[in-house]
Amino acid sequence: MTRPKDPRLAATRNLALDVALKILHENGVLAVTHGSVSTATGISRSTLYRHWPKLESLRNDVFLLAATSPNFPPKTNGPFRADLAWMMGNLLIALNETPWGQVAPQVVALAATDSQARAVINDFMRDRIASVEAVFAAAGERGELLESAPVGQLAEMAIAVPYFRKYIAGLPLDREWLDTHVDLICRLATKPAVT
Amino acid sequence: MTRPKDPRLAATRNLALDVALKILHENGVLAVTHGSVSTATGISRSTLYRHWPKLESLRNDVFLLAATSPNFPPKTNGPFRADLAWMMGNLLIALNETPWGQVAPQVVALAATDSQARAVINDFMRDRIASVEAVFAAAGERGELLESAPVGQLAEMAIAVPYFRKYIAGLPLDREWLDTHVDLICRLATKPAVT
DNA sequence: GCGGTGCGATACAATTTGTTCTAAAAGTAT
DNA sequence: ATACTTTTAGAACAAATTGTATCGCACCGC
Repeated sequence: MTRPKDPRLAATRNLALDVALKILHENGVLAVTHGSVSTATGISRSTLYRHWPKLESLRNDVFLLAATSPNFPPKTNGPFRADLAWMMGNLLIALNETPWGQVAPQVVALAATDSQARAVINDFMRDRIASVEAVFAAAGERGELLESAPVGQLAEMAIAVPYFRKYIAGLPLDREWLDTHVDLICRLATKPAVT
Repeated sequence: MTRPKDPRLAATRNLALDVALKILHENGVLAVTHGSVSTATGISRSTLYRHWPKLESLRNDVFLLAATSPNFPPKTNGPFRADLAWMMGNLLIALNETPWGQVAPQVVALAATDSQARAVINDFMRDRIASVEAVFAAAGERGELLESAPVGQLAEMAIAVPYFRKYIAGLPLDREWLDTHVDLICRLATKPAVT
């Protein structure tokens, strides 16, 4: 019943993954190997092979670590524009400044051929979209949104465009652009002010 | 002065890249190696090393080949919804059925570290967005759109969401979904029908 | 202290990646 | 057709990567 829990296991595992994440960030997926992690950490290569018998499993765990970057909880106390701006601001930070932001293209590329990586990303993105949808839902219950607003599609759009701009189109992703983006989403979802 | 231009050079290069593209498509980036291309084409491994001394250069050329997929010209003769649906349908085909669609994540990942690849994608995407913007512009001149419609942002959205769904979120990208997507973009851009 | 377990080190095999050399084949120029 | 140049095929070889197996040692929980 009681787990023995040798602290060395967790220690080497955490150290290895930490350094592996740094390697991934600095030198790309291909640089993440038992050998490189061994020399960078001082952990013996054979020990690393014991923890991750296959290279794929090592990289997968590194991706998981990268993907578990700060997942900001939704802010839903209103008003809608403030909540949405807060969420999207956090997304911008996540893409521009966290390990996940740096590593996302590599993980996405891996997901094209690796079903495990694909599953990790799918879960991750589903959570992100759900967070934004929660913002819409809360605003809807407060009566701030148009009845007809397709909140599911709008939430997806809100997230899709930043990802697209940064990784695919290579367009800038700064505060200034974000403001206009949030404005547009707001205008599409909320009741126009009575004049 | 006159370039000798031995036809064998182009022949082996084209054959190798053609087959390499197929390998990339069927087995992923990692399967594209001098060895695999050699056995698949019958070209000697040493010859392939002569053309591409580094593995990276071989893969890069395959990516560039994949990126030069058919670029559909915009349809702008109206009505707006038909034009937009036609454009987006072509995008869906491009993503689901062409080499580019299969390989895009790999090229995007490469673009994170390779400035040449980055430039290729930037140009490619700029053209795509411009094509959709042309559809909006033509409809605008026919008076089909709202004056206030932010056509630049909407065109970007129209393209961003399919890319996001397919490559990042891992969501389906079928005709049924596309219809609702086109509907939404239309509703945001066009004058509501007078009731 | 004791048994069990993780760790480090080494040795080894198989595959991958890249280089080098030579002879043969194909192309170009005269 | 002949002479010259360039490309190709093939093999041998080196180096790095990937993975396995074994050993003694150090550490952990009890």
